[in-house]
Amino acid sequence: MNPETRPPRWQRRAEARPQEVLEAALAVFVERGYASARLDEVARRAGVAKATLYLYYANKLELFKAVVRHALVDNLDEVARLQAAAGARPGREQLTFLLHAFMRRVAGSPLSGIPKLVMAEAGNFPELARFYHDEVIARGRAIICGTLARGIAAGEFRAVDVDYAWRVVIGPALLAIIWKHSFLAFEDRGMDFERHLAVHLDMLFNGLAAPDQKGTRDEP
Amino acid sequence: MNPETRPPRWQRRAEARPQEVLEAALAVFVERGYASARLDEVARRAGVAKATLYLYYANKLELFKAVVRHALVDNLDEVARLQAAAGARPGREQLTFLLHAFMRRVAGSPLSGIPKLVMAEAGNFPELARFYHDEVIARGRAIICGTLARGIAAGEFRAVDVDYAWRVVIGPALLAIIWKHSFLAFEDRGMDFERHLAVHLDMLFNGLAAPDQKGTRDEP
Amino acid sequence: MNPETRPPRWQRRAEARPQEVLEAALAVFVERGYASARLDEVARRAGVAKATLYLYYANKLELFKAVVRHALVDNLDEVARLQAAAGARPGREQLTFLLHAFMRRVAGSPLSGIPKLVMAEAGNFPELARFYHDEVIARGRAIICGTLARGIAAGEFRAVDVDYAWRVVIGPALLAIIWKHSFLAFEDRGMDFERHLAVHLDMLFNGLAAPDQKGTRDEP
Amino acid sequence: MNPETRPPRWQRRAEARPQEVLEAALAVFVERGYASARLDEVARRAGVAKATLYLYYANKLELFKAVVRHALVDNLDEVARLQAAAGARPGREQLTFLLHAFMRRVAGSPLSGIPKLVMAEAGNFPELARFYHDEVIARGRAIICGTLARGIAAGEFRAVDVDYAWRVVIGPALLAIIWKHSFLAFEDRGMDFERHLAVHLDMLFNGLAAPDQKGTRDEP
DNA sequence: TATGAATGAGAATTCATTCAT
DNA sequence: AATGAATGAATTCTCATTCAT
Repeated sequence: MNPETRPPRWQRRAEARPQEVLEAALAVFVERGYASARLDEVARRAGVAKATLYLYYANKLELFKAVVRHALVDNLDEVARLQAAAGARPGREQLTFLLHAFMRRVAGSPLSGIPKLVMAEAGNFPELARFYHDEVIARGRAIICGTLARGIAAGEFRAVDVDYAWRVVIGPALLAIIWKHSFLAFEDRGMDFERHLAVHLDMLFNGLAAPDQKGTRDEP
Repeated sequence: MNPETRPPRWQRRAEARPQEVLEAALAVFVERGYASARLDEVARRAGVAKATLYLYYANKLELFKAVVRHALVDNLDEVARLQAAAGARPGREQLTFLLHAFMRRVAGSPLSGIPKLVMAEAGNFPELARFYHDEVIARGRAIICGTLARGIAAGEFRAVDVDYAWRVVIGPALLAIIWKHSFLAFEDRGMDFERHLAVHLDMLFNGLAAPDQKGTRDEP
Repeated sequence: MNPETRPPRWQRRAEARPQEVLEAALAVFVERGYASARLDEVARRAGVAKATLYLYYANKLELFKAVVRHALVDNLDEVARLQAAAGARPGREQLTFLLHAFMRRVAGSPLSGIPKLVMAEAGNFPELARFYHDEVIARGRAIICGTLARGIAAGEFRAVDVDYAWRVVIGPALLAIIWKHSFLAFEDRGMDFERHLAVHLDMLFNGLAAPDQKGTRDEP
Repeated sequence: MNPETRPPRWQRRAEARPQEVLEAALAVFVERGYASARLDEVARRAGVAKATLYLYYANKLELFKAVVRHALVDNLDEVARLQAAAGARPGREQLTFLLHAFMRRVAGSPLSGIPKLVMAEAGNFPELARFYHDEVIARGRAIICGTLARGIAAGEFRAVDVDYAWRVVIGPALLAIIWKHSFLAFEDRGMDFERHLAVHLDMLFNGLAAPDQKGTRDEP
């Protein structure tokens, strides 16, 4: 009866809403995949009614695109930051720095949802995949390849085939992202990102072979 | 009128059916993703009625499990058996054998869709993810870890932390699968799986660091 | 900053608003029908916010009623004008005049929307239909019947059954209204209202039968 | 518990179903209008589940088209066939036959709801209106125009402008349909379709003008 | 008075699953 | 064993209506 006791049914939050919706949607899309993501749940997590989503995004696909676009910006920013930071260091130190940064700022943050999402949905959304490939992957690749090339030039690294080596370098780090979003919950012992990175770096630089085994090449 | 002259509308092929269904289902699941895969289409491709699927598999999830089991578990077991039978020397030879087998039998075949698929749908179907984790990942992990452990015991490999090293070993190979299904179409120069594996193995065993740089650890 | 220099975002036009809303609503109801008419569109065409409609009309149904009531007045006025003008003329000239006036002032004007709307929605709104029947149709019918009766009395018209003939007289003219609002857009050659009326009048007075065929009655 | 006491959840009625659905749908569409018609109710009246409708018709619009096609196109074809088979003399006899058939088979049957319905929804569903125009109106028009043309050629009819005369011919018959669905309930004396048709035919052939008035043309 | 923002109550449509044959 | 037919339980999207400003 007393209107004071009844909380308002909703608040006007026109500026904040779209942002909140995007964040909720990112989480749901990452967890569920595009097809299985329920707009009901997006709305619930964003704290709005389902119909409210349609005030800002025309339909599920548009919402999805907006999520990716928005999150891509963050990924791009991160890449740019890595690029700048990578600048002037020599090969090994620089590569260590890059992988550290990637693990901490991408794999270990909500940003990791985007690579996972794009990888998962690339087959269904080629346009999205192309954009991600051209804008994010190409830049990341350039950074890694540049670092490798400089390291080789400086005599720090062996003369590997850079065009393929870059995927070997980033592979275990991307696997960490996939693990985080897919299977971590089922691991008995969890997974320590720091430890994973340490082992990765050690093996990356020093190889698996015992010292006296080095030099036995696998290629003719 | 005469039932003898009229060919039967369907053949009894109880033995062949499940196999055909599994193949159709694999294709559809890989193309569409689990959630978007239509049993209608699986049935159509298998050349049976939708209801017939239920004679062999209790529901969609069970069908998916059967697909995975058929496609990967059997393969993994086979790989383990082959590896044992090959009489390869522990360590480098075994690991090379293993990764070759993986790249040829999984990454380079239609089966490669399965890991990508599971990764994409894991958040949505924990039961599915758990099944995959327990049945496929656990076995693959056991095989790799065993190989690593034997290599270390034999003095061929350095004493890395096997519990983490196994992901570093398989990471680049899994990345090849992801690339194949997500971004390969957008690469200018394509991607040669053989070359990828060669570089991977070289780096895996010998490390990136130039020989005179070895021993410089990244961790204190 | 100075509120004086900033023009108000909206004008207070309390008197004009309802009128504008009614006109917009009429157009939308005629185009879409009651059920499919969107209040969003009514508001847009009226240049107000959707919520503003509720300041004047309690809900969609009340708005609809108001539209019809308001537009009926114009229809009634028109009928009254026809009635007065029809006054003293003999049958044929008078009927020609009436149909001319109807085609020009109703069929050929926005007023035509109301008959179309009422015909379309009569089944769903019996109250509306009754009102229209009693107030508009009954008067129009009286005018036509009176004209026919006078024409017969004057020996200009044959002694047709006036109670049925009036619908035959007005039928083609109403069909023109229906055509205008329903199918005209799909006619290759369009439809010339003047020509339609001319043919109508010719056939109405002179009949279709060739002169030497006249007298062959269709009724025993 | 006793399976005998539990009635089967449904029957297989593959041949009868579509027909039953069409009849239920016709009734609902006519009563409610296209937009307000609920597929729920169509299903309920047809005695099937809502999803069953989609076994036979892809969506609401297709169901509606099927209703119209079934209800009218078949009838028109029948009319045309009857007309041809009747071996009536060109001109008056044929046209009389035609209008009789229309009044009996369309205006006097549940089919009469369709023209009224299409007219009401034409603005909202241009595709629907175009379909109706092309499939129904065009055929009806062709039949009438052909009959008129043959009558003129045979010297039974005056040389009217057939492109406009056809609407004058059918106008009063269509008005009967509209009356039936809109205002008949409010007429004191009801409306006798037979009488309406008789007066219509009489006026159509012989005109309203008294015999000695004939020849006074309304057009220069 | 006017409105942008928000929502609840549906509606059409889809699809894994089940039934009767 | 096999299937065509049927359905119930979602899920996306719409829109008249209401609220807070």
